[in-house]
Amino acid sequence: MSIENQGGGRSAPVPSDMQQALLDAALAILREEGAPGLTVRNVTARAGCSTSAIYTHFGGKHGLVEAIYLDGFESFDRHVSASLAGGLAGAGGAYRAWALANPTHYLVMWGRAVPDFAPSRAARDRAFVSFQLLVDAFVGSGSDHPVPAAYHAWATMHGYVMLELVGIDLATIEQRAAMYDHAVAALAAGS
Amino acid sequence: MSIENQGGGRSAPVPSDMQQALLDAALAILREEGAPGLTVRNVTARAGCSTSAIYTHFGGKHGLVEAIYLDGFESFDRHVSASLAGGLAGAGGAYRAWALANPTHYLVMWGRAVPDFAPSRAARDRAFVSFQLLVDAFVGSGSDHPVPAAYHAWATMHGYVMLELVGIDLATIEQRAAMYDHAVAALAAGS
DNA sequence: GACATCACGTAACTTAGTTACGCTGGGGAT
DNA sequence: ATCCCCAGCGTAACTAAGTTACGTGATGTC
Repeated sequence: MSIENQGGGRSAPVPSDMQQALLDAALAILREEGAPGLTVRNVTARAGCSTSAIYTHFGGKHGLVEAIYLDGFESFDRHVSASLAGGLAGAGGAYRAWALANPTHYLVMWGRAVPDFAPSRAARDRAFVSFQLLVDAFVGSGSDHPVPAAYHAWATMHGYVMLELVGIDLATIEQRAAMYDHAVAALAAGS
Repeated sequence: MSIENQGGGRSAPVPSDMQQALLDAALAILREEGAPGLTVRNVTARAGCSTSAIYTHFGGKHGLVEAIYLDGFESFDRHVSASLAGGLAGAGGAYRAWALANPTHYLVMWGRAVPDFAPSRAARDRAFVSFQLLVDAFVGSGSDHPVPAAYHAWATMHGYVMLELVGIDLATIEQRAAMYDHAVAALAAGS
């Protein structure tokens, strides 16, 4: 899945240290400065290399953002899956919690927060894996129509979270949490 | 509400022709080329003037995008209000229809589609006007708790529409339309 | 041991947002 | 009527940022 091989042995498709360092730097910048800080020069300076490293390892800024995009789904899945023990309501809570803890990351994945970036077909397909997790959860809960139920649940949670993240302050954070939990409970009960 | 006065009489706070021409050019570019085409040089070239006009009339690209943002809510409100005669389901249908007809405009308003742009406090407050329309509609339909109901409805519709606009193809367009209509019907019935 | 390949740095190119500055033309004040 | 002010506009330059060209050194292969 890595874009380029290690400098040394050509047999191991292992992400190089440099590649990982760049991704880590990019994620840190995303957390600390937000999407506007995510420039090629900024990332490479933080990783302690020149700008060309972005091109050797990711093919350009676009590739780096795509790696961020994919990494987001990995992290997201881990957190939500870990909360599936708490049933659908637990997963729903984990969904919003991850988004609020990683607002910029979430917006990169869903909101076109990086200029001119749109995920490739392959990257968008990665979202399908996360969707499948949700479908499985509905299957496990005995839903009659798990796919539409999962789609509805995702759309609803996504809508709530996006309204919060873009800062449309139609309610206080306590009210938003309560309304979200109420909506998730309804989804879990099978609205 | 205009940023600058007309060139002549200093008493009339009327948007100048130039200002309107710039906004029209920007909206046309957004429709035809999408957000990446929305550059200062591109807009001013289309309007037939120099780049400095953006700064005299809007204070910069940020101000232009904010005007686009506000214009979006005006257009949106007109379309949705006109469909309120068809009840909540009619308004819900109009919501998705507007978004699909103006995908880039919708993403500018909700998805951070323009680099570094985030609406000002005043601009975000404009969204509250649109929200109030939805609250009024729920009041008219005899809802017990119109504000949470309106918030839930908005979040749900927004979530469905955003999933469609970012191109997560978890379903065909017919399936998406059917699921959306089903969800809106449930909202109208008072889920 | 010579060659090919890859990672990386340096530096330049291009695009795009912004600013400095000068010109111009229409009102209002004198 | 004349002068002054100033807002709108164009030209051109500045700066930031994505990208590319090119050279170099290390590493693994034949």
